Amino acid sequence: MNENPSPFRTAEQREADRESKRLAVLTAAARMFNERGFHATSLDDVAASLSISKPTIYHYLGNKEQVLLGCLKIGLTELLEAAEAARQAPGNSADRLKNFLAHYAEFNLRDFGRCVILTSEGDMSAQNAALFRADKRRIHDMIRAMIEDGQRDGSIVCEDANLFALTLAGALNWPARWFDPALGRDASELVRRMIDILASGFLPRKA
Amino acid sequence: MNENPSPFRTAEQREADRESKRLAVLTAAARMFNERGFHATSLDDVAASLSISKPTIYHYLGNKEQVLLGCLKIGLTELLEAAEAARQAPGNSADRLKNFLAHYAEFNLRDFGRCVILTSEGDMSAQNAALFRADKRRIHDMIRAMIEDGQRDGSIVCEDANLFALTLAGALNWPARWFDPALGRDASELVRRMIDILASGFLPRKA
DNA sequence: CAGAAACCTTACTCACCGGTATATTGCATT
DNA sequence: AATGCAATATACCGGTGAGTAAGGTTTCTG
Repeated sequence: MNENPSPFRTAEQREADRESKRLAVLTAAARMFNERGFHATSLDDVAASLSISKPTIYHYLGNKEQVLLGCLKIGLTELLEAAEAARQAPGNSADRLKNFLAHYAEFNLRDFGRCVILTSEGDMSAQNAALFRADKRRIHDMIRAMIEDGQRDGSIVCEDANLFALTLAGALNWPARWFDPALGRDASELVRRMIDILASGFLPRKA
Repeated sequence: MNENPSPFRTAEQREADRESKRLAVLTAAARMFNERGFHATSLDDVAASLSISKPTIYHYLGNKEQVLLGCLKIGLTELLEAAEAARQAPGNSADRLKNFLAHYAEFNLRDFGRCVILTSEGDMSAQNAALFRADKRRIHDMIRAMIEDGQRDGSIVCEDANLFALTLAGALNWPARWFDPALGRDASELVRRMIDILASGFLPRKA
């Protein structure tokens, strides 16, 4: 709204500028990685989709792996923060879990979330794979902790919280493979219904 | 047990020989595709793992895409036959579904099943992608049909059989991403417990 | 205004990989 | 024996893609 009267940008503006360009590169890259796979996507393709040249990407990000890691960082950070927040949300454990799962599953259908889901550890160095695995593990552990809370307060029934967490996450990860936002399907509606399915199972309930 | 007294092989033996070599190539390829991804696996790698040379692979299979399609063919055929068989198995619909899902999920942890799960349509020509999609669709439709049978005979409760099928398959596909048979975990035990989880949900049942 | 730093391009190198040409060996059929 | 095909290898071609070198232009800083 308020126009900047001077054509000269401040240091902060320049920094923000740079950051927004970096983010644009990462977003474009994440989309193409998700669409065609990491190995099948060349940085020339990514550059072309932004009408820039490949060395420009190298100006903002050191190499192809850094591009991938940048995408993952954004996705994992969001997920970890959401999981942190979910643990101290109101309601019983089952409600907290369901709310978090909805957030988790919806995010998995967006650019950076999808990238976290679709990337496999073989696409990066062994060191970074270990870090990636560790972050995914933290998310898994937080889901498991919510389930265990539910077992204690009686709002969740299950035998093996660990396997349960794996099963839930698997079911909610899979749409990242097939969901196409362009088809107009409503993502939040979709995940809500999937979570209800997972909550209830398919065997008849007497009650 | 009965040794062939002659060093000369019959035409059938030679044909069987050829077929077993073709299968060996496909198995080695499937393993490496699953491990490192289709694009990240070179035919030189596959050849080296069998101590043969790349042209030998071309002797048995026309090109890299044919190698992939050969793996998928084996996997999809097995899955389609299993689904066919499951529909006319004894028991109520819920039991039939659970039995099939167990078969499905276990197969997804073996070389060719995993390959079906992990392959994405972008890895092949548009034509073959359409055929691949059609076969996966047939499997999905058969799962959905089993669920609808269950809705009719009352052994399965759900609102949306289509989404339900997607959710179940997703949950049971995901282990293909992380399961490591070398870790000694028992696959059939694992899938049995996952299916129980999916059958019951996590909300408490009064009964 | 002068020099430095940031930004971005064109043009290149190098390695890898899918695919092929061609040679060799050896069994099979006539 | 002659011919031919199956099965394999070595050596090569051409394309592609990650990453770099070098330079030009704009923007900041002293």
